[in-house]
Amino acid sequence: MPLLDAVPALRADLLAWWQANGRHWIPWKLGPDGHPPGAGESLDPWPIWSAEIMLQQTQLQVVLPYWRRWIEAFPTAAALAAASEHEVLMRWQGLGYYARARRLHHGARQLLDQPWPRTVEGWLAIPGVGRSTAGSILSSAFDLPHPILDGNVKRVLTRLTASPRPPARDAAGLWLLSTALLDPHRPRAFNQALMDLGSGVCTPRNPSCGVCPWQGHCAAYAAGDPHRYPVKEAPRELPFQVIGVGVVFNDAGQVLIDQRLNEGLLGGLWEFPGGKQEPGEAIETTIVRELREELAIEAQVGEQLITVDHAYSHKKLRFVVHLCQWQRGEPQPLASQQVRWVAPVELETYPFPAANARIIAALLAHLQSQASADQAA
DNA sequence: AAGTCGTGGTC
DNA sequence: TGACCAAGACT
Repeated sequence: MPLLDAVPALRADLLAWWQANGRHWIPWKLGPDGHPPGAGESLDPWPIWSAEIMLQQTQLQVVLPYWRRWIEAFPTAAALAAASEHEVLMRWQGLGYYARARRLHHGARQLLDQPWPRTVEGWLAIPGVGRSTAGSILSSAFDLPHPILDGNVKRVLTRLTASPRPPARDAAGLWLLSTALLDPHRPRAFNQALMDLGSGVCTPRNPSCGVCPWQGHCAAYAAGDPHRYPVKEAPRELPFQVIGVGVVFNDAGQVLIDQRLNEGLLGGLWEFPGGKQEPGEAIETTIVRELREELAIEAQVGEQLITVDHAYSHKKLRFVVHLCQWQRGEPQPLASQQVRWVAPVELETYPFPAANARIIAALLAHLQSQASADQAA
C-alpha cells in the first residue's frame, strides 16, 4: 500500500501515541494556566520564537536553562529590543552560534509595534528564521497548518521511506512528505508529536521500534536496518591549527581583551588576542607577531598559562596561552571592533566563548595561587 | 550550493 | 588532537 494512502492511519496512530507519551511539559508550549492549549487556541509567540532560535542545532536539555534565564531577562520582544547587544550576548554566552542572538535581537527591533506575522513569508522576513523555524512558530503559537523539517523529522521520514539519499540531497522530497503527513486539523499537536517521536523513539542510535506507532508502515523497519538512516554524507577531515594567545598585563595589573568582528566565527564576543602559528614558528614568536599585527603593541612573552584544545564545527584549534608583559604602544583595534584594558575581576562582565572561559578560569586560579604565595612569603 | 557557524551530551 | 550529532540559517 502506497504510503500516502496510509496518511489518515499514520496521523491517528501518531497522535494517539503522543497523547500518552508526548513531552507535554515543554514550558513554551504551555498556556498562562500552565496547561497545554486547546486546539486552535493561541500562545504568546515571543517565548516560542526565542526557544525555536535557541533550539537550532542545539539539544532541548541544553536550551532549557538558557531559555528560562532569557525569558526572565526579556519577558517580551520589546524588552529584548530595548536591550544592548552586550547584554544580549551575555545572556547567550556559552550557547554557541552567536549570530542567532544578534539576529533575534535585530528581529525583535524589526517587529516593534507590528502585529505578529501569521504567514510563512512574514516570518521568513525576520533574520534567523528559516522555513522550518517559521513552520514551528506558526504551528506552535497559532496552531496553523505549516510543516516543519528539523533533524528529528528528517530522521523519522528517511526511515519511514528508507530513503537512500542524505537528507540534504532530498530536501524537496522531505518537505513534500512532511507537508503531506501534517494533520491540517491538529497541526500543533502533529508537529510536536513528530518531533517527540524522533526524540524519544526514533532515536539516532538504538531506536525503540518495538513501541513505535509507525512500525507497521516503516520501510526501514521492514528492511531490518533503521539505524542506517538517515544516510550520511562523507565526513570531511577537520583542519587543525595552533593559536598563540597572549594574556597581556600592564603595570596596573589589568589584562588586554578585544571584541571580535561581528562577521564570522564567534562574532561580537570578546577574547584574549592571538593568532595562528605559522609553519616553523616558535609559539612565543607567534604571540609577539600577532600582538604587533593586530594591536600594534610590543610585549614580552612570559610563562605558559595553559593550553586549551577546542573543536569547532569545521576546525580544531589548540590555544597555547602565555602570560605577557606590555612594554609599549597604545593598543589599536586593527583586527577587532575594540580593545580594552580590564581588571581580572571584571572579566566576568564580558561575553567570552567557551575556550576563552577556560583561559579565564586558569588565569584567576593562577592569580589566586600567586596571591597566597606572596602572603606566605 | 557547498562552506560556515559552537557547544555539550553521549557513546 | 575521538566520533558523532543536535528543534538550521545564511551566503
